Amino acid sequence: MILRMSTMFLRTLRDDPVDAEVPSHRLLVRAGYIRRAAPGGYTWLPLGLRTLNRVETIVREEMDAIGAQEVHFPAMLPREPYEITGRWTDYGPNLFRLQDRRGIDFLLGPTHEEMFTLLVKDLYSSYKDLPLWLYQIQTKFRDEARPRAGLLRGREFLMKDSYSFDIDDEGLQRSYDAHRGAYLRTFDRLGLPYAVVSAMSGAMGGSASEEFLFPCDSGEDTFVSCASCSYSANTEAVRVGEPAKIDYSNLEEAVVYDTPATPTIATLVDLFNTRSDLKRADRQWMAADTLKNVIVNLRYPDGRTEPLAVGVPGDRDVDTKRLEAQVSPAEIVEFTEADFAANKNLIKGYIGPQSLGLKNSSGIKYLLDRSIAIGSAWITGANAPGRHVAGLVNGRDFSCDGVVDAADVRAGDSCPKCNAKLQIRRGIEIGHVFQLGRKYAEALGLTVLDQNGKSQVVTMGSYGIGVSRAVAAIAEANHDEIGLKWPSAVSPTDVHIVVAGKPGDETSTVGEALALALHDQNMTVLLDDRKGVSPGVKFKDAELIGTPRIVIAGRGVATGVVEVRNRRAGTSGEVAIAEAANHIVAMPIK
RNA sequence: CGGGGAGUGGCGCAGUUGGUAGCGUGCCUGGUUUGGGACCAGGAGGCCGGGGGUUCAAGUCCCCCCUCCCCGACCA
Repeated sequence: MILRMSTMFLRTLRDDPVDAEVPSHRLLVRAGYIRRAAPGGYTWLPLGLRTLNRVETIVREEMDAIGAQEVHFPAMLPREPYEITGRWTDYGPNLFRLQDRRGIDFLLGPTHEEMFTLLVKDLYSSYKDLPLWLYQIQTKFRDEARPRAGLLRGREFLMKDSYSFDIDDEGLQRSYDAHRGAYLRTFDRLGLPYAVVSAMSGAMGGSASEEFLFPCDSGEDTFVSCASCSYSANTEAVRVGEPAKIDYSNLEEAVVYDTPATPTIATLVDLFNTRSDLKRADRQWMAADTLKNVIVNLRYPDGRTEPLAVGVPGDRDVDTKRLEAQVSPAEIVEFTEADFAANKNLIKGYIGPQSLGLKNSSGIKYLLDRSIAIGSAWITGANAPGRHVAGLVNGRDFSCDGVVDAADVRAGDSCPKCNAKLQIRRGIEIGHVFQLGRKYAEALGLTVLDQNGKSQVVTMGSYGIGVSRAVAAIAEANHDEIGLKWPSAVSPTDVHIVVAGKPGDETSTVGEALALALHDQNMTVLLDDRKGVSPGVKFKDAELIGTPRIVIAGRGVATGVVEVRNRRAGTSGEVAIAEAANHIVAMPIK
């Protein structure tokens, strides 16, 4: 295949598009790979589509290699199956809904668990047919609140989703492991660095779940990893151990103090460290000695809201995502001034646990962060303006309606596995594997007969790779200031030949001949045969487009050589024209 | 969902107290150039994001909406 720049549908941009911030977005637009067509939707131009197809092919090959079978569903789906599993409402505003001419509801598929489940139910009914692994590569639709960063978060995107069907938990584990292995191989071939982290299954339901994150500052997910053991997890999935109970039999009674003008933790700690009747003999008071009680609203998919109180150590904030993962499908929304005004029991800045809880005066459900030990003593609000209480003991003076992992996770926190210090990084989710279990099969009635002729609910796994997002992630991982530098496996073409001589001179002949020779050796060639375009422009474009091998037929032709560059390594050298094709084919490219 | 910024030829931008919509780049024609985004001359290309309003007159002033970018989503 020889692609000629003289006729190709391509226009590179000299300037950065102003609305593109992250490098992948900026460069993919500038180099002529994609164009924005709609909010959160992009058109793939010839160069971009070639890279997308190569990524897709690698994903497909690895899925086929483990024995998964490809199918293809419509993107426009009926309401009923999603109604049965509850996701018609659970997905909330993120779901694109539409109606046909008769007013019948449809949706644009955000993911296809229901449809795969029903398809298998339709055709299979025996344990002998399992395990079964099906997948598709398809456009997905999610009405994101805030599409951003080009391909990284769109409302329409290409995804590979696969589903496993097994008769028992051991089978599910095998299916899960097979997919996990395929994902490792896929991302290795794509040239994408990744971290595999424990994740929350969230709205999907189910148990074991891991995410493949591409570590990157512009990523939207935050994850921890342990320096000394293998533990790594999305921060929202970090589960700390239950702290040991503390013996409080020798502790003093709690005392209420007047603490005027201390509506924040900082002012409160300050006051306790300056007033002689409050000072500690052994050390300064710290924010971690206080218990801060945060009120949020839970909003359920049906629109109903209710307040929730969460107690966390005063030096920590409530991590909304982490909390949300545990109250799903409810969302966390702000508890506003108006809400405070409507709840006279809550004295903002001085809320204490004695009034919180379903059985107490506020009637608000009260959850304590898991780190707060039974028997630990706290400085906290006394439910009166300008008053706090000290020495208030969990389990003696107050109780809660349950524990939750709500406090933010920080670098330096202890690893739940080995107690070493945790590091924090950000990443882009490029893959996700889940053990769904029987939630969907049960809801939709997918059963098969076992060896004993008894009906068994099938257990499922679900596995996704963001194909279009992977293109952006690869661009994030492989670029410099002047352009892209694709790994060989996903570059739009294998080699880019620049004809850099005067029109009609020998450079053109040499470039053409070399293109043919490389084509004969099964390489795809991008040939810059544009007339009347100066060499400088062609060099800039070649570097921007970023194929790993760049060949220049220019002034060296007069002495029988071409210049061969390795865009990834940044190296270049001269090669005799006669040897050029073989040399280029044999070039080691990472 | 909240806050901030911004929408003017493909891309990047200017547009003063309201008075014929401009520059660079890209594109077309001709000529000169040809190893790091060349030069000269001549051209084409605009619902000034959309809709209302004020005015003799609106890119400019007022209101509503849409879109894009960034930040936030909690202070007890």
